[in-house]
Amino acid sequence: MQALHDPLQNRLLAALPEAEYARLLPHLELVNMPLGEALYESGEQLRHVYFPTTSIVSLLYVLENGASAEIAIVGNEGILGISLFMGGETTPSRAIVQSAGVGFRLRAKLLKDEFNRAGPVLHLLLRYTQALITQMTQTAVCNRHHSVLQQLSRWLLLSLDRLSGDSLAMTQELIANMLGVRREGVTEAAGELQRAGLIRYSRGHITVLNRPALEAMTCECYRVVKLEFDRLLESVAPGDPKHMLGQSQP
Amino acid sequence: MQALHDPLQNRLLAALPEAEYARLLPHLELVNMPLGEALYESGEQLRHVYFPTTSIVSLLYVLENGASAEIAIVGNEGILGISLFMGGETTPSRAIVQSAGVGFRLRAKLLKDEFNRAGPVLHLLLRYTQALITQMTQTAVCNRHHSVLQQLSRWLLLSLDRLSGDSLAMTQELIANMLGVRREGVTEAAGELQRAGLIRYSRGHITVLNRPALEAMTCECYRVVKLEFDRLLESVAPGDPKHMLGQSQP
DNA sequence: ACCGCTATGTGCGTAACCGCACATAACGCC
DNA sequence: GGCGTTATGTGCGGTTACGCACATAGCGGT
Repeated sequence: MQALHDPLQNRLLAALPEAEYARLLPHLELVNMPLGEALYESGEQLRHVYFPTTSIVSLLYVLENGASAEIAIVGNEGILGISLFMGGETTPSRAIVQSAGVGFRLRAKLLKDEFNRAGPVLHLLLRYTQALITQMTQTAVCNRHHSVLQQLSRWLLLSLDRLSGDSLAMTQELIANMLGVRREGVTEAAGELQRAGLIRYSRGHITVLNRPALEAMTCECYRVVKLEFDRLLESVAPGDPKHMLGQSQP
Repeated sequence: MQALHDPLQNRLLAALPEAEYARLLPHLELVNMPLGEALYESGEQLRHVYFPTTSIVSLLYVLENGASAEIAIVGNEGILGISLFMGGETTPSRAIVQSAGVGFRLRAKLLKDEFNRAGPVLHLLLRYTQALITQMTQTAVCNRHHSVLQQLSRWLLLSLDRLSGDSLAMTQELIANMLGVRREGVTEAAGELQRAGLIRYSRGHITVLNRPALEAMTCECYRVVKLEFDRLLESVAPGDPKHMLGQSQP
């Protein structure tokens, strides 16, 4: 049953006008995205852009001493490889699959051609990029001012938004790598959330039990990012009829 | 002597091809940028974009509790107001003048029109935006992993690069606000740099005495950002003759 | 020359996080 | 159904930065 994997599960693709989507569809290639795979490495020339559907991917910066920090999370709302159309071709960060799943990819040249038509695709991609910038910005702020507990909460909510579910397969060790903190710090914070009845976890599986309460105790960083993604991508090309009602989750 | 203030002191404007520069020049308005002025506030609709020449401006995010963190620094290498052409019109951050000086501004509509020609201006602005993204990224990483001393060094170097000088008028209190740390933390770090003979400061004036040594002890974050700005903006529109050799500092 | 303001220096005690070491517990495999 | 591996729990000392309180010092105005 191939319909299980539909490019329209990616909200960016779903937001395209029909003509553009029809042009791209034949070139969208379903790809498996296993845990830990690097979609691109620091400074590496990109051959494809990726539209995750059931996976999430982290933009990660790895320091010379091996420490790492997540810059942003990309899932079914976005695209990987913005430096292609931004003109830089490469970035200093890497893109690592954090939650295994699938996605669709498109050859670099095809995306650039579409971008250079200076039509709806260009505007959609730039709006997405601005939303991504907000996420990076808020990551910087959160890194500076908020506790591990708050950062974990933010991270959980952002990740689940990008998977369209309420549960996540991810070890605390991996989360610690993303947040750039100690694994023990994540254990402690996650324990606190669990004792408060907000989440439940065991050996690499996390489920949010009480999402409203979790959102309420999370720092503003989550809300700022969410609002900005909604604002910039919900009403893509206003008045421009989309070929499908992209927003599957209300 | 008006030639003291030339739009070409802004490296982004200087990188424009002659035709584009000639179109914009009549509309570039010299503006004074006093310390503390907000070029735009969070969520505010922009009426102009700004090209600093002798000033530097911080993109700042202010939390609900009043704490703040700098996201990026913009000076004579850049432009303020990227959300205009990215399509979002507003951003959650503010732009605050950190070092008084002048710059040139352009009405929003004129910039958008130029951008929508989908020519060299679009590509230049997008490349600049990617460089800015790298700066934001590295800010997030530096916030996570590096000491106040390292962050201060990075900040000093980035700021001076954007002023084309070796000295800066800025109190430690202001710097602390930018970095999102305590004022006393900056005092301590600055004292250490001074004792090491790398800088000299007194009541709001900082001078770098030994730049190579300062660079050598600064974390990689500075170098990554600098390299990326050089890479993305040095060779703007390759093969496209500029009307002037923009890079005044070799 | 004095006074007042702003900038910088310094010394606490406290909180958050780190690095390390090691204990426990769940799962997968043969 | 035992065993190794991987995931999670926990305790400890050390470091960094915080918040606060206050001391000093430069600079401008009258």
